[in-house]
Amino acid sequence: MPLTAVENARNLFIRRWGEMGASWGISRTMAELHALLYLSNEPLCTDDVMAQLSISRGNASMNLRELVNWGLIHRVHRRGDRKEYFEAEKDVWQMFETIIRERRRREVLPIVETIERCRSIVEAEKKTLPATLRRTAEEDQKRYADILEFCEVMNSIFNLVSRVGKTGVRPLAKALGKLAG
Amino acid sequence: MPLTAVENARNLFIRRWGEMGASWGISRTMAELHALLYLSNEPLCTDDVMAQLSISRGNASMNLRELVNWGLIHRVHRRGDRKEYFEAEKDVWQMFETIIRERRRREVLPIVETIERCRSIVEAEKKTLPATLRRTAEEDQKRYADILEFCEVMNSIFNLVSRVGKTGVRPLAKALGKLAG
DNA sequence: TATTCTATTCAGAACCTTTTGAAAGGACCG
DNA sequence: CGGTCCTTTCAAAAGGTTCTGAATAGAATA
Repeated sequence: MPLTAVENARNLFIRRWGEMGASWGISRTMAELHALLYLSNEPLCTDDVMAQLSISRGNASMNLRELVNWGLIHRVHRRGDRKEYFEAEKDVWQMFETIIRERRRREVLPIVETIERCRSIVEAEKKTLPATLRRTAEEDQKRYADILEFCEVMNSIFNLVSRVGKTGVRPLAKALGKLAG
Repeated sequence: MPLTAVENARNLFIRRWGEMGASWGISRTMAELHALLYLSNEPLCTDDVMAQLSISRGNASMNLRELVNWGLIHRVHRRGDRKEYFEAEKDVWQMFETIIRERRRREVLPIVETIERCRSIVEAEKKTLPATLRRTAEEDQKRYADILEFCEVMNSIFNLVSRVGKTGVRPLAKALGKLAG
């Protein structure tokens, strides 16, 4: 049975979403699964996704769990059916907020902590250093501080964007436009 | 010879930066190289980075080239020295702009193109479809449109932020504080 | 031109991630 | 209970990515 155009388009999207995920450090399959569920009008069960993506049960199970951990999909139960179904968050802005929040927690916080530690390590030694080396120490501290400041500003931008949410993004963009002159 | 605290801090930072890069889809070594050059006060040559990161010549060469392609470091030549030296962009906002611009070109544009294609594939078939299937087609189109809209808004936010960023971070942060109330 | 110094390339090795499938676990049902 | 249905786990295999180092190329010097 030939695929309909709608199905063809879905497959196209799923594959590209998978590729994009891969280049952003998310496993291809996990991203494809997410795309599949994002497009699907009703919740799908493990067997559905196994069939649609041609992957094994174990693979499906693990990646579905991981997506649940990320908060991008959730489990759905149906009366009189033992199977578990999965449904994706469909609001793109909510999706974005979830992704950023998770990545911040997993990947940004560790580097921020490390940089703060680096600063204080250098700070501690600085006093004991002769003038030439002290100069280097201060330059390093400046570099660390620059990244920390960047992180803080990005953080407020993200908080602001997520607070105003999907309804308010356009007004926000306008406000920023005014600031930018 | 024992490492100074400044050197210890550098190594700490370099390793973490590498890990972070890895989880964002950039090879660990490339990110470490970038961190090393970001911290370094003067340009380094291939042998310097080989020694400091304990990597092979080929590895150093390839990753340095890749960083040059990204626009995150540039080649520096010295009179009377055949070696090539490399120097990193030190302005964090400039760095950010470069990274986003490149990722947009490499990873966002392809998915945007694909989604536009998906939309028109569905659009073309929609007319020939009976009412029930047409409903599905329209829902799919909505999903595609939502992502495209998101990309457009993010795009303008990025443009504005990077415009403001160049002239100075502090005014932006202050303004955001006011907006956030 | 031959020599020296440096940069690049790339096949194979090493390493890391992802996937499979079978076994174990757990929940519900009769 | 024992059987059925579904999920999870995990060791081994497959598949991918990154790294090495020796060969190659190129460019400046003598």
